[in-house]
Amino acid sequence: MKQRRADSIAEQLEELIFDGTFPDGTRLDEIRISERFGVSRTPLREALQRLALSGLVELIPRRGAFVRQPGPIELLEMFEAMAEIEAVCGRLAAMRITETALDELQTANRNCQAAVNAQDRDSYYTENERFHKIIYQQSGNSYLEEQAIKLHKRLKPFRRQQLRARGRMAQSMAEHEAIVEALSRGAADDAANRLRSHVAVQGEKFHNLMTALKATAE
Amino acid sequence: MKQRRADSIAEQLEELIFDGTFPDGTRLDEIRISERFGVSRTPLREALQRLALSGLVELIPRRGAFVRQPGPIELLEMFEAMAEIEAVCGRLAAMRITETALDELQTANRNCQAAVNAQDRDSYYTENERFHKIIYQQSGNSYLEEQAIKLHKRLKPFRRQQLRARGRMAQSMAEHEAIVEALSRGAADDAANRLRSHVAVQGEKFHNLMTALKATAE
DNA sequence: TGACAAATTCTTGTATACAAAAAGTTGACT
DNA sequence: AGTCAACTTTTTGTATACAAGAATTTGTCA
Repeated sequence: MKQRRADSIAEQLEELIFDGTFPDGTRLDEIRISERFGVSRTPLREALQRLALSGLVELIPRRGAFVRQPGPIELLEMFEAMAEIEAVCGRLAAMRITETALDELQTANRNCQAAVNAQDRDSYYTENERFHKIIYQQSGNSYLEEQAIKLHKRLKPFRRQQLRARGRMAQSMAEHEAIVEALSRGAADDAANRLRSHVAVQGEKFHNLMTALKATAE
Repeated sequence: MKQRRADSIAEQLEELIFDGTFPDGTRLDEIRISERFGVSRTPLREALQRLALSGLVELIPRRGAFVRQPGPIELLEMFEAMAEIEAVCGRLAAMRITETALDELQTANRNCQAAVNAQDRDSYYTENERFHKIIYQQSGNSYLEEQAIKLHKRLKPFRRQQLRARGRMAQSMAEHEAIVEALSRGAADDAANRLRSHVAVQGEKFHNLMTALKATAE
């Protein structure tokens, strides 16, 4: 948006938080970080403000900036919200989707299937993202689309590890097919329900993971 | 969040934008505004960043900050998104709402009715807001709640003028009653549908207003 | 020895100074 | 006279300097 400096710093910091360099609760010392990036405190503070608005860091007055990773409850809530927002996008898309977009969805699905056959997880992930983003876009509502993309991005690091569940990729593919079918029929509620449960599975998987971890910890 | 200075400036600027002191497209000169608030450019810039993130101003690199009011299309999209998000909140709330919250909804409704009888528009508005916020909260999903509140706030200045439609307040009241009834029955889809159309009406009223304005302009 | 208080130090928040880029203006050349 | 270019001015982006508040440390007293 504004200058490329604060923006690129925000991106880099985001990356450093995602990859675990700055774990949850870390205090982000303005001086140390600004030195690390070779800039002064001013643009760094602007970057921190942005991260604060997107929820990645918490700014406590007169205390500083702290890395704020969502806890398990918050994550479940975000997964649930994602499922509901996708359902809404699907509902609207069913009424508005274009023929070309339907074709694109099928292309993405074919590429997904190819990735499944090739056991190519990265490629699967990319094509899967494309699939969902087309649906956001075809909701015909750019506000919703923006919200969906934002949340999708925020959940990215937590979703990635879940694709490892055995047989999940193949099942996911089948769900994609059904979703496209519902969209092409213009079946709003059907598309919404299918998308909701398709995405909600991720939250449930995560829930299972959490409880499993909790059980082993006792 | 951070210091009270930049925060209060952001709030005041928001107010100035809402009340039309700074119309759409106005360039917000950093020096003039900072002088107006009696602060330096630094905290003002932080305030502008926040407003940019919430979508009220657009920050163009090396050009400055410009007031960015949503156009008609964008507004319709936001109203639609609001309707859908409310529907989602209602769906979840139907499964999770507490008895005390149901009581609070009915209290808010009674106060609303009293405001209708007294022709007290301000009071109606306040109680109506309370009604909806209870539902957001009872979705049991604080992420969704936050998004709903944010959008609700953003649409506030555009919704206010619509309550003048004849008979709208009374009709709205009846819809509220039906919504509470659905929630108390735990009828998820019914609550969702009722909430969606209850809110969507606002968007439609706005749409009518727009087309009417357009027609007179020709 | 432990606890409380004062002082020092460190860090954040704000102001100002400086640099770079864009916009506006003036002048020269065709 | 019109257009293009260089220069001036204005404005944003960044750095640094300064002020105020929080945290820590040290010293004193019980």
